[in-house]
Amino acid sequence: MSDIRRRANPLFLREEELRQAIELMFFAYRDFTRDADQVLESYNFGRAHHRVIYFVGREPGMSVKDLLNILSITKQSLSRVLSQLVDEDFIEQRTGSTDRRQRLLYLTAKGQNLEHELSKRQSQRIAEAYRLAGADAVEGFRKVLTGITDEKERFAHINEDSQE
Amino acid sequence: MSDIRRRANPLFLREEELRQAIELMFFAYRDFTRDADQVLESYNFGRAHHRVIYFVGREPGMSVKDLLNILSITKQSLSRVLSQLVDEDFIEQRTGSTDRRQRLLYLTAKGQNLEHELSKRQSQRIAEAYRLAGADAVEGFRKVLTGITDEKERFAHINEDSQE
DNA sequence: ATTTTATGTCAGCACTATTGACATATATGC
DNA sequence: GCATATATGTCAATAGTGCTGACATAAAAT
Repeated sequence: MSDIRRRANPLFLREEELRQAIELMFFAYRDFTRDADQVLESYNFGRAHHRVIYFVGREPGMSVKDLLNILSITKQSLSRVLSQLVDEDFIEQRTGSTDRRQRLLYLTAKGQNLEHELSKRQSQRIAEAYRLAGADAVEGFRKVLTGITDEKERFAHINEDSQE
Repeated sequence: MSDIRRRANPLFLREEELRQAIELMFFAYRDFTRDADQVLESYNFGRAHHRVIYFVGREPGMSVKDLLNILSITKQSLSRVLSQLVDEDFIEQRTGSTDRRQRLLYLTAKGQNLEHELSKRQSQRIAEAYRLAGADAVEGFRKVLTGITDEKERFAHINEDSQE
């Protein structure tokens, strides 16, 4: 029955298609984050901790300011999470050498272990999805997700390489 | 420099590729939900309200149980959100005819308006990303996101029809 | 010397989610 | 009909993440 409607009415198809995309985003993201959530639980951490661990791991020596920009949250929101991670020795802060106001962030060995543990499951999930979908699909996935992302954000995770 | 590493070391490519995917998921989802968040703010609602509005709109007459299953949250979590939506006349509850224990959920006219308002922006964002990426890319996007989603969930938004 | 920036901290509030406990109405199995 | 299971609701306590506002300090920049 929906097939008939679809053939007869391209607007219906379009609506269904977009609706499906919205749901895919919801379910995929939820399941994707669930992997890491389970690991985090055992450390009494949440997603915010994960994001800090992740981004500091990707770019060791980033300043608090950089981190706030990339996370799009306020310093007060970051404060608790970062303090916990520093107190519990997952992250180390070093005073900046050129600008001594800065606290540059680094993962400790403990922090790196956690980073790997968290990434492992998510990477496996993605790798499996990539493998099943094939190379062309992967390219499409990237194109569409990039298109969904605001332009400003698109730089955040591409820039560093291009400076080398 | 990273290009050389990539060519020389397939493992590096793979890691970078997966890392990029993880970040794409993070940024795309964040920007994607930001659209609706802005609308919700003016109603003093949060994302939980959005999800309820969305799923009830997709399947009018669903039971509270169905909704809990699809959202994967507890009834206590849903309680406040649903009560607010009912109190403020966005959602109507009707006693089930076959099972009078059930409270079947429907959007009121007001609820439908909000649903459209919320979906509009997200749909536009997706439609634009689809348009830019092209049909093949869209197919790849769907394949990969479906692969990322847990199998169980893949049924959740397909199943109900098959019971009728 | 003054202003701006990077960072931190305290306090209070909101939203979403959890678990546990208990209650009510209704359906179902025996 | 009675016992049990199910669908729903509610109260209470707790956790995680985010916000704004206010205030403070050190260091850089002008």
